[in-house]
Amino acid sequence: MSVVTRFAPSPTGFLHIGGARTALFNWLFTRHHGGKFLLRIEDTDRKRSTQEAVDAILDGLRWLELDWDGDAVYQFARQERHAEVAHAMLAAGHAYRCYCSPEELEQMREQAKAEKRPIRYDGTWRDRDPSEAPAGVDPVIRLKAPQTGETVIDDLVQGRVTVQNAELDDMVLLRADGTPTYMLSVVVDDHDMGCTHVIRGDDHLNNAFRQAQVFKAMGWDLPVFAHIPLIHGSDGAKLSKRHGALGVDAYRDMGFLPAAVRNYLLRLGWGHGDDEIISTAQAIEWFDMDGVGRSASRFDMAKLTNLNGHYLRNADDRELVQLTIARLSANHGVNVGAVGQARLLAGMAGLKERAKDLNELAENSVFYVRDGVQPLNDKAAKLLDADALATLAELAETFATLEPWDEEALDAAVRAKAEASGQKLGKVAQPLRAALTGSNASPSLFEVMRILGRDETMARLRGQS
RNA sequence: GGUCCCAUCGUCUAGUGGUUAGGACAUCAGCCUUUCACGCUGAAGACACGGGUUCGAGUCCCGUUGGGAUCACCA
Repeated sequence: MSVVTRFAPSPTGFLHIGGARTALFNWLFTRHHGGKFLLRIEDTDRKRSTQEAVDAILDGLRWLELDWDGDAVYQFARQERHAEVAHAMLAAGHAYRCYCSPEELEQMREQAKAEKRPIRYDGTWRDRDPSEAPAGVDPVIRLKAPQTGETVIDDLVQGRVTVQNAELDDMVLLRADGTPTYMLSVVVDDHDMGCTHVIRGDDHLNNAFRQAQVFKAMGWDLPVFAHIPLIHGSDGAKLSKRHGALGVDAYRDMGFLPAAVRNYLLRLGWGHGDDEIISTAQAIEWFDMDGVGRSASRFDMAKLTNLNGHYLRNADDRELVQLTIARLSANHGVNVGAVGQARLLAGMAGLKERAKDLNELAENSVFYVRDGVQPLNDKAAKLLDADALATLAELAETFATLEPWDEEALDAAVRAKAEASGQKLGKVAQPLRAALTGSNASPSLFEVMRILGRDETMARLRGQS
């Protein structure tokens, strides 16, 4: 039997980091087993579902490079089929009509709470004769769930989990207005889509029991469940918008690389020995549910950042140049011409090992693409005192006729200058760096000068004095 | 509150009855160095607690504590 999985987000907001990990695990599991990874948009809540959210989720998945098979299924479009199943269950005696009003239900819950009894539907209409139905009330259709015995889920992550059927009440399958509830829709869709494995967040574990009852009532095969632990914020509380749950687009904006995010999310709750840096190809080969832990984990921005630095340093220079150009334009309003692009490519090796994310990379790259005298940051301005300026003027003299214009010669010239004036190399090099880059920190000075070229170097030096 | 789940360094984890309890991030110290990074070396740092079972328990069982999830005509 070939594996079929699905990722089923509800489009009520962005694709958050927990959802992204669920998608990743589904995708990895499926690619590992050579199956199909389907996407289903659970948009049955018409009030909260938005097209923007659908777009955000799709964009997020694409950015993470998690491709799904076939077209996305929109759950709302399938409500007639869902209703059809509810009626089939009604006809088969696995469901019944309930005429309780929302007020009655509310009262029932209040009372249960007051008496400290479990809060659940009491089955008022379960065996009541339909002729007793109050006039003018649209009934809901409830599942006629077994009241004795137990329901067992053999979960790939959680193990064998058992719940007494007496703990479960008769949930609503079809609302009074004839629309299906989530519990019904999920089961029908998972069945119709042929899902063999349902991999989703831990928060659905309790739902699995009731869903299993619907599968059973319909005589359908139960998919294999795998409920993965949730991701918590750094404070241990559930990741919510207040606790820094961000959409994947936020991570993109912060300058993270999708490969780094994938690697981070993979290691959050899944392990393969001591391996930390795991390529996607390697992950597909290794990934399976038995490596998934059972406890919730905390989101750690520092580790993501470290991983991102690693992927940045190992990324292709040409790709980074393109990404940097985009950020330079977006963040700094700088348009990069042919000369700037050539300098970025030449300097990328030195640039990328000094950045943790793409925003930092762009910021550290500005001096390569902005011609002429560079604006100075505070520390750079301090470096350029009168003495330093005098030294720089002398250095400019030397540079004017230096041959060849390469790192070795540049290095020798600057060292000679420092030695001649009895100064430490840093005393000469730092002002030089400040004048050329506008900053007190940059890639290797000689590399910078080589890439900038003699004319630009001279222009920047002379512009300071 | 009922039900279900979880529990190894600050964080992510390795560990499947016998280990000096390993790695990674973060932290600290040092080396490298023209700066900043990278890199390298080293340090500190954990089996929540209490009972069992066993020759022997981080590993198995029970309890306690702590954390989490869920209890809708939301998904």
